Amino acid sequence: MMQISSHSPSPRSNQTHLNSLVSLIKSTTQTTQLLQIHAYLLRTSLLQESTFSVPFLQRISLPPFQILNYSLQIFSQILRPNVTHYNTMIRAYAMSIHPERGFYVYRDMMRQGIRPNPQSSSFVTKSCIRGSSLFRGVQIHGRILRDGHHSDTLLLTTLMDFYSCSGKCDNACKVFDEMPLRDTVAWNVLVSCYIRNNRTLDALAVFDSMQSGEHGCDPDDVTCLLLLQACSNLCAVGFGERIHEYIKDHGYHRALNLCNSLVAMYSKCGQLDKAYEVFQKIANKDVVSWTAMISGFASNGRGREAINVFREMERMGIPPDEQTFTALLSGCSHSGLLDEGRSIFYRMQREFGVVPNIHHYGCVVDLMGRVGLVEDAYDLINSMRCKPDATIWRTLLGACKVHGHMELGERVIEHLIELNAQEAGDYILLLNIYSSAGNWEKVIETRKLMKEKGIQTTPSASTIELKGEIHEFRVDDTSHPRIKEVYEMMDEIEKQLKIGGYVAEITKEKEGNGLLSYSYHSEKLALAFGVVATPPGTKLRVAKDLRICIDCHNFAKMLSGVYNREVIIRDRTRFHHFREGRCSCNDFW
DNA sequence: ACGGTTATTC
Repeated sequence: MMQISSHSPSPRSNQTHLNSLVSLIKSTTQTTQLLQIHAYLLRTSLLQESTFSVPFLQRISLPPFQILNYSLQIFSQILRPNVTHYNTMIRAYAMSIHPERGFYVYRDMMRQGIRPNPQSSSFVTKSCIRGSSLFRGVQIHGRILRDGHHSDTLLLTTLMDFYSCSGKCDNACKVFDEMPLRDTVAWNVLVSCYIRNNRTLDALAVFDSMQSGEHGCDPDDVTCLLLLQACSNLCAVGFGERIHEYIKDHGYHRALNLCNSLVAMYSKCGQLDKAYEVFQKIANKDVVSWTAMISGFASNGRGREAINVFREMERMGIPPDEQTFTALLSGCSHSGLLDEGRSIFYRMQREFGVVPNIHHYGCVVDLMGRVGLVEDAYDLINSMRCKPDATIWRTLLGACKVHGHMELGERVIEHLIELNAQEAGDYILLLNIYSSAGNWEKVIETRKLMKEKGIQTTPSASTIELKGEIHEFRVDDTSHPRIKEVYEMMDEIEKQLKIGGYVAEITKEKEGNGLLSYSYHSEKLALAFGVVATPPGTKLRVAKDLRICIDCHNFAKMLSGVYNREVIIRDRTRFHHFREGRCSCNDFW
């Protein structure tokens, strides 16, 4: 180690000494050495010179040190902090658990008469993102324009991300449109913005538009990662395969994160064989790879195989993490593996020292509820260390509906009311519990309550991918260009299915508004469109954002037999593979 | 200096 306290005789060697001091600051990994350097800088007044104070402040504010209190102390010892000192502090706060303090430093900087540079604005914008302060972010946007920083690509990209994270997708797009120069990162932020704000179709469209002659920007590994997420959301395997090809063509296929994402994408599109193929080819599988594969089997209703993959993972000596157990437990719940689920829940805590979190409890509650142990599930929720969220109550409410536990259902909805999180779906579930118990008074009462609370239902959507193009349908939809054919085909299909013994159930839940009227659910429309638009025998793949109802489930089952079509419907959480009039799922219906 | 892998649910 260099002697920091030595005094050099000649100015020349003194200069050498100072240079090596700077490189020592930049390279040391020991906190004790930093403390020594600090003492030296103070003693020799070198701390007042930005040559030393800037790297020093940066070093302790950024990883691996990130000692925030210490940074603040150094910062206050600098008599005339310059813009870089301020930037370092803003950045440090932006990344800390007190992101809003970044804004205070920024404001203080301006009060001291120091003009922010694009980096200052970028860091403070980041602090607004982390602290989710919409108002301040908008203020900073105005400030950026006044400072004339409206053509800084980096800054504008951060600003886009701010609007994206604040749910202001249109504003983000506006910033993007007005950017004079767009690099790949800017395009990626646009994609991420579309995904974050549920404009998944637009996200996919970016892949082509960025590569077009007009823009000529090549997607990179991050673009692929984002687009694979979009494909998963839409169940768009065709598009996913395109991305897969692109990944191979550009030599990204050795990147672990991309491979993991591919496994997840194929799994979420119901293509388990493809997922497994990619998975097996991964040379150095990490926790994420294993978890993605387990989760793939789990969500496709193949709980036993999920457990087998976990056993293999154990043999390979890869330590599972909490997400691995979430995937495993959800596998058990989807496949109704009560004993296995309990045993994993126990081993997770005892053997792997994982403290159960809300996800784990959610799975176990779902598992117990599914097999009818609703009171046990209720007790489990009450015994939790963490605060029950609306989701977990909703899970139990769903189980109450299935098993017809009206009294417990009422207790559960009380908890939802307490959390102030009641949504349309919850009341519709409760309505169903009452109506199946024949308690019409309660039905009317609940309807009234919903009206008073102004609870609105949003129609759900189904998508189907044909030749790489995504078609979206909503309940009783009339917007699709070929909707007339679709409805004609619906009538035709229903006629055919009636011959096969299909009886339409009166629709009284989920989509629509809980009214006892018969309407075409979005998945039925998507299926009918699939039958219209593809040659006989083509596999139909539909993605739906809510859970499929029993009627549509029967419909798909019959359709797969009568029309001899393989049908895959992915609902909110899982897959239903229909073939020859049967479904692979062993759920309630 | 800006973007990013795996998880419970209606």
